[in-house]
Amino acid sequence: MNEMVELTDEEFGYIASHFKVRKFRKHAIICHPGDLVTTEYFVVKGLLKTSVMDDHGKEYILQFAMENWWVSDYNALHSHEPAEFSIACLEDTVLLVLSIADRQKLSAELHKFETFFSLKTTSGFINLQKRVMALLKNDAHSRYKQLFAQYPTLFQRVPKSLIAAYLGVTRETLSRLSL
Amino acid sequence: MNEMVELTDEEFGYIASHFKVRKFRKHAIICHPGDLVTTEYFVVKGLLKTSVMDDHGKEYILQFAMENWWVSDYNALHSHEPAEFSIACLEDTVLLVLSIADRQKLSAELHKFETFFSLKTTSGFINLQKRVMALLKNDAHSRYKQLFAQYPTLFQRVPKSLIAAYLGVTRETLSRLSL
DNA sequence: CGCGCGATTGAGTAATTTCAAATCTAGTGG
DNA sequence: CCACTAGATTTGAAATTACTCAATCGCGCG
Repeated sequence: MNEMVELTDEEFGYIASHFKVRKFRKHAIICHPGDLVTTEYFVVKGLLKTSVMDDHGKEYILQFAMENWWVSDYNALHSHEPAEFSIACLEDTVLLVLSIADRQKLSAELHKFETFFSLKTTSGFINLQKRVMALLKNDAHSRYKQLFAQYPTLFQRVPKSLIAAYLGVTRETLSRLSL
Repeated sequence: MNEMVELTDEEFGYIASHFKVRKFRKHAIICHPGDLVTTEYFVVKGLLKTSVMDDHGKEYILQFAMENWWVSDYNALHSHEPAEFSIACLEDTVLLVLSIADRQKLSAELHKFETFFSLKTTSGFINLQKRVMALLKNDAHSRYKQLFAQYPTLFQRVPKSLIAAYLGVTRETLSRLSL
């Protein structure tokens, strides 16, 4: 946060007091489809996936969340609809938990806090635009290369079948791409 | 804006004074790839597309912008990189123009203004998440039905070939879908 | 009347999926 | 340390889907 909005130690401490630390084991599921969602998470350590399964049990991954990323079912969080996504830990994970109520409280109290979240959402928005364009323009092969170029470490941490579920191809197709 | 953050007349007038009205004819292009982008636009009347062309002249549409929508090349606007997208008017169009400098000024001055933009970006973010999931999970046919259900009027205003460029299929394939 | 744009149709081709089987690998218990 | 197993990856072959390229159709407008 400090990189983006320059907080005093006091402000930082006050903000930090609204976060709770929670630890999860690999395979833990922190959000099930249908859940009421009231919090979002900052990833201190570990790796998560946000995904859904279709009727045939095929999985589609909306997002991986590595260290310093934020994760939640944002539609459920903001619209108060039940969660669509499942969020699962792919490794042992340490999260900071922020409730939507505290987020709104801090946004109202601290202008810089709201600015920070606004910047974070904007950058997420822009990244999703890029993902949409990649899905429209690029074939599986170049989407793979693009993802690898951007997050090389991801490929050492998750099975290829999950990469495929993120890129929108089957694991067999991914396996056949000449990398 | 009033629906989301409740402004006084005075606040509204002050905010409005930072917008300029501009009119464009059908086929006008308000942003070319490579342009420096310093403004975003609110659509009062008309319809625009945000798109790119690949090396073979095939077009891909990131976004349609109808009345009450906002449009810009947001990556270019926020990162100060040259524009990737072209933004063109599909009808005679009336826009309100807001510069990024004025947006930042108003955000700093008026908390409610920043909150409004934050909400707007969040809802754009969530809509893009839905679009990504639709591209991953659904075939062209159900993406078509979904788009039609959400924006039926769009189909009376733009040629089907542009709908195809938005959905990520060729116009021939779209034409063959049993609607 | 004919032009031009958009939409449709047809045929062949390329890419991806499905289903099945084989192979590889890491972690576990003996 | 080794054998075993479950999960992950690769490979094969057939079927499906969407694409490309080309031709045709339909219609509004000058």
